[in-house]
Amino acid sequence: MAEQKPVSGRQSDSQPDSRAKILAAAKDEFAQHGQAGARVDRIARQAGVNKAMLYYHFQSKDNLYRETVGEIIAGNLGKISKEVSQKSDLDELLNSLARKYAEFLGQDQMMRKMLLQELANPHPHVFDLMAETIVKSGLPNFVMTAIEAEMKSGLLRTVDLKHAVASFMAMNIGYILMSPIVDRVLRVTDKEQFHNERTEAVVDLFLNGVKKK
Amino acid sequence: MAEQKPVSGRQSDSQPDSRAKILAAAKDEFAQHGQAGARVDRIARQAGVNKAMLYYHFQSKDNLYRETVGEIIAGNLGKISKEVSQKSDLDELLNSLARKYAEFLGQDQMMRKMLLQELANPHPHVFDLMAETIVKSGLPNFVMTAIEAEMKSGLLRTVDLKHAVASFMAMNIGYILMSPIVDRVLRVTDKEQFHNERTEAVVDLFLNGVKKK
Amino acid sequence: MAEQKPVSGRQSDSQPDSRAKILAAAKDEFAQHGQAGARVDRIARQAGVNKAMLYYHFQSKDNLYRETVGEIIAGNLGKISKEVSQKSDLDELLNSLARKYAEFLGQDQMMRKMLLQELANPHPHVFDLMAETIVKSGLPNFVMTAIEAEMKSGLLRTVDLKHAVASFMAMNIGYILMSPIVDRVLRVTDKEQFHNERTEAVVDLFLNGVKKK
Amino acid sequence: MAEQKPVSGRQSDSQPDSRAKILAAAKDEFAQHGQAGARVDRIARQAGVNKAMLYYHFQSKDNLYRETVGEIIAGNLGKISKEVSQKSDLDELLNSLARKYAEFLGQDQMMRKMLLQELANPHPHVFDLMAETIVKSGLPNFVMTAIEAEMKSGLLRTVDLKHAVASFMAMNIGYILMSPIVDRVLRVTDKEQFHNERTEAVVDLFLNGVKKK
DNA sequence: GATGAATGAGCCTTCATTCAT
DNA sequence: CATGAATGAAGGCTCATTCAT
Repeated sequence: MAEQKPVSGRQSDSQPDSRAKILAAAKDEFAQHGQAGARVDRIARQAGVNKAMLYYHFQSKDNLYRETVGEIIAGNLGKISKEVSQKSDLDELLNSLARKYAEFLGQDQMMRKMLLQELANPHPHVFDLMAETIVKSGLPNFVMTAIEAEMKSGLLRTVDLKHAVASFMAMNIGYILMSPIVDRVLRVTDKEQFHNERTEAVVDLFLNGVKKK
Repeated sequence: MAEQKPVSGRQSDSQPDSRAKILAAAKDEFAQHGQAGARVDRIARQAGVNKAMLYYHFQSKDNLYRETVGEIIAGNLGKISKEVSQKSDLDELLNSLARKYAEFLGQDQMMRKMLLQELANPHPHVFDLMAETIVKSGLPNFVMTAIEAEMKSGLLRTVDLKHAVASFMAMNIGYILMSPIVDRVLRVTDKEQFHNERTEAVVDLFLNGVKKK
Repeated sequence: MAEQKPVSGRQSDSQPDSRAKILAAAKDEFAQHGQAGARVDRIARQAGVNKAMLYYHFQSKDNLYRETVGEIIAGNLGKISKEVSQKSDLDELLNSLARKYAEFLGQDQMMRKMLLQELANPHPHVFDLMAETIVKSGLPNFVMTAIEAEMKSGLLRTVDLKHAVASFMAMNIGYILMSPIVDRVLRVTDKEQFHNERTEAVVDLFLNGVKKK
Repeated sequence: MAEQKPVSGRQSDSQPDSRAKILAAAKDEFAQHGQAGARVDRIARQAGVNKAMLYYHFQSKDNLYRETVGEIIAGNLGKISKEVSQKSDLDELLNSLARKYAEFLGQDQMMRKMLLQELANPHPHVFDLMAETIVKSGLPNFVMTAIEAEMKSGLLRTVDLKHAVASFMAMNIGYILMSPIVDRVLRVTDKEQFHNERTEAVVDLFLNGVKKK
């Protein structure tokens, strides 16, 4: 009992306060094991706090999950819209967007895993939050508007706007979600390179797909 | 892994169900709750058998999961390749393929959910099985070959074959996986109609994307 | 693992089956500690079964409590009515009844404690059961009828029947419930003797109290 | 027991409440849930103070319980004796006493519940306090003396004094403790009226029971 | 006096798994 | 093949209590 834990004995002020530490640990645990597979003990241990502390700050495992996902989504999704929304050229816009998607989902496996899990077993609350955040970011609308404009000015073929945007999202995000299996099936040897080329390939296919001949 | 199970080669004839009933129940349970969230009790109860029976046929929850996924994949994926592989025209081939994907993943939520779960938390064994099955089906290769042929004959632009196929899969499968959120973000009101139009829209975009002007 | 526990290794047939053993252990535990203070671990250990077994037979601590109380009440209360209901003489009836009450509550501290606890923190379900069982036993009515008869025949004063019966119950049962403190306050030195005299003293006071002068 | 608590002799004046508020909250909580079922958090919250404050004033849950019970008993029991001890007539004395009992236990469910709980699971310390307080109040002795006097003067039959007093207490206090179930079994419809009549009915039965014919 | 944050121990409950029959 | 009963090992959550400020 009372084995000296190396670091802090009731930390004075340094650490980013235990609430944040729990959240960080929860992010890892939930991403790795899913909501059902996650273990409260592991989260607490990895956060370096007592298990009861976790229930002091969050009230249940379920609530911790929701707060964790909320944090992740709000944190990451916000970044995209800002940087993208100032492009005027469609080509540039799509490129910028595709790169952001890759960055957003590729850099941090957590985000990708949580997205997959929510798609598999949606939590209404979490789902609402995700959808709302994306819509608020203005991105889908922004892209649709840009395409529509060029369509009206006669540069593009007449295509269904929603299907077009859905396809663009799927080629980017959908691919990333599926990449482990797609890459394998297609015998992609140098994954890194393939992922780097991807942005360009997608935008190229898409633009040619919608442009007039 | 893959230890030779001594006994039954899918037992002879007496109680033809039991094993099958368990598998069916397991399919539902795993799809709804994921591997970690699934409960052996529920599977047994829903299958109408004793829990011990389940352990008699399958040896552990983990093994039951693997067999369940295997069954699903083998069962569903096999169907696609047969019907598709006899198309000669690229247009026809892609249409046929797109329709199969939709059918394959859309009709039965189970398949979609299991795929998402495996993508989120891959089991090497399951993953191997899926990839192997897809490759064996010959489909990706078949498509790549068909595109390559038309590319050589000068009908299509020069594009990276793997990226093209990846995009096609993503527009179809990736979209389906993400559809709950994509549909919502794009304010798709009549989902059924949208999904029905999808095949055509995808093939249209893709073909225009690769064709020469 | 698998430390040899002295007694039975999955008992064959002897013990009165674990359900009954749990119930017996629960009776002791709940009586000694109350519902809140009772510990499931202790009950299981004292019953010589695994904790999970307890949840297999009963579904929760709360339910175990209810079943335990039900068992006790049904078991004990039933005995009284049978033996009492055949007395014709009022004197004899009251004596017989008083003796049964003492026996019922005195012999088994469990019953007394559970009654006190239910009086302090009633569970609707348990309360219903107790009341119903008592009423069904026919005793209160039986006594009231007997008193009423003698009242009409002019042997007794005119008194309120319900108050009379309430007083009789209180002098018997109420005293037993309160005895630890009453005995102490009254400086009763030989408790056993006092309790033995009690029946007679109560019937004497009661009969004189209702008789005509 | 009764370790000298170093600090406050019921602190001077500054925050006169805090301690009192905790005691009030504790009274409710303990009465409603019993000692084991009571929750320190709830007491603190309902008292509007921090949990640590509670430990500052009282040193443990157990001690808080003891102080709470002590407070209640001392507070309530004291009142009875004063007002009763000046009656000279036995009839008047018993009536006055019966009314006090009803008031003492009936008005405030807390007292009734705590008494029941202590009877079910006695705490030596609390029990001592209760008994001592009652004895000190002089009441039992007072009643015994009054009865004895009338007995000697030939007005009453010769009965055992202790049994007589025990019966009187039981008819009053014992009835109140058991009233929820007694009333129900006897099909008492207007409880309030019944309780109001009770005093008279009890004294009447008792006096007739002890008087000479 | 007063507080928010922290903790160890324990509590009720559940789960995958096994055994005797 | 089939079952009811049994179990060890957690798993999530709570509780009385304490510490730094």
